[in-house]
Amino acid sequence: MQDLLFGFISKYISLTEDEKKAIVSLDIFRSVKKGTILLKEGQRSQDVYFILKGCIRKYYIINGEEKTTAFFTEMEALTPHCVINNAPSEYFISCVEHTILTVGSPDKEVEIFTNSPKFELMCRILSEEMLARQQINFDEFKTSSPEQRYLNLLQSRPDLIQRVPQHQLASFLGIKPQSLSRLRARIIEKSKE
Amino acid sequence: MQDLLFGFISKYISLTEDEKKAIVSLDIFRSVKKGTILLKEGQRSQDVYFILKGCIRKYYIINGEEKTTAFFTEMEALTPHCVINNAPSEYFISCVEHTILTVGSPDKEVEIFTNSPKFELMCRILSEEMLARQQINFDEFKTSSPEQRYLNLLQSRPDLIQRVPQHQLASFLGIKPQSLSRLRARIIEKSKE
DNA sequence: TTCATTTCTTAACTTAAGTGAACGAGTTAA
DNA sequence: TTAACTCGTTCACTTAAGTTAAGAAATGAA
Repeated sequence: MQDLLFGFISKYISLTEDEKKAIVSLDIFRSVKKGTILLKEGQRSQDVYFILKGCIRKYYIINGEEKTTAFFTEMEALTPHCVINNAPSEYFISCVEHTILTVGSPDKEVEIFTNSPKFELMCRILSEEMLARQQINFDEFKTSSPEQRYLNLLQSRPDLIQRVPQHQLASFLGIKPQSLSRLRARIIEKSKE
Repeated sequence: MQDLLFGFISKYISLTEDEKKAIVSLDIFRSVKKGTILLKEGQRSQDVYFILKGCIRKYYIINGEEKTTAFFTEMEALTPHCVINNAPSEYFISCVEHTILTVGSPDKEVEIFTNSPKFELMCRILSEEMLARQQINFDEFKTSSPEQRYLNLLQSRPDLIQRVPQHQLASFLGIKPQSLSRLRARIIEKSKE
């Protein structure tokens, strides 16, 4: 399990065996079962996550309705907003599947950063990369229709469509579950022609 | 003009006079007139921007149609995607107004980073902050209707509605200019009741 | 100024998403 | 096994956005 993490890190910086041991000794690996809520609205959690295996989901409850805005899967990181601005969380995070992840905290990060500045470099590059990818995703979302978004998702993250319930996918695509059903039927109808 | 930049930086790290001089000597300040295109689709520019005064706009041309996806104004930074993945740009960046900005490059950044590690810290915090804000914006966009998005923008960035043409605002909101006109008329109609 | 272009609005019509309701399939709990 | 619930789909109806076209107002250039 740890090898997944170190394999990922090795794409950015190289660690000595001592550094690896130091990380393992932080005891950050967690195994969480399906349905577990990692973060609730209103909480001021300090936990940041990195998914090794599985899938977690971020959602808001607006007017009693769940609005799913993101899924995080293997080798993806999530720093909840409440960690950054130290305010109560506006959203929930729960496990779509049984998930193995690391749980970090700003304290632990600072500890690592001061001991080896390589991490600062990796984290800067990582968040710049994530920011850039996020902007591209946002742009694609803005410039396409729900149907295009669905077809796009089918290309870019086909696994999601299998592992996630339709109604969660729907709000992820910015529409209602009924519209997603209809849209899918429309696509199948078109492909028959 | 430089004071704007140093005032911004001072919110994150403190610079010595020598460091300030070093930055000024990099000759990164530019004054660009309205309509100037800073980045064209297909270009592999290495320029990163920080707006001191004015407004720039990011847009795609999809099927011959301009799709504006972002505006950057005072004290906002933009690292185009092509700088990060070193691939041809998929979008354009142009000046909405006469704009004063700094133009950096990864080379210059590395030079600064190696001379003072404080900058690495600032840039990591900055991009983490931007990532978090970007995610919140994306969430708001996904979970609201075009009308809500417009009302939201009216609250959060009222200046944009004044300084940017309607048809650019429309595609920024993910709709057509005609729909924005209609939507505005609808809001005024409602407020009369 | 005058002519052309851009920008914004309005209108009529089409298309697709939202809404509320109903149904069957599958799951869970009593 | 039955009852309650969730989930996905379908349907009829409503609402809003897309499309096409036209025209008024503002802007810019010759």
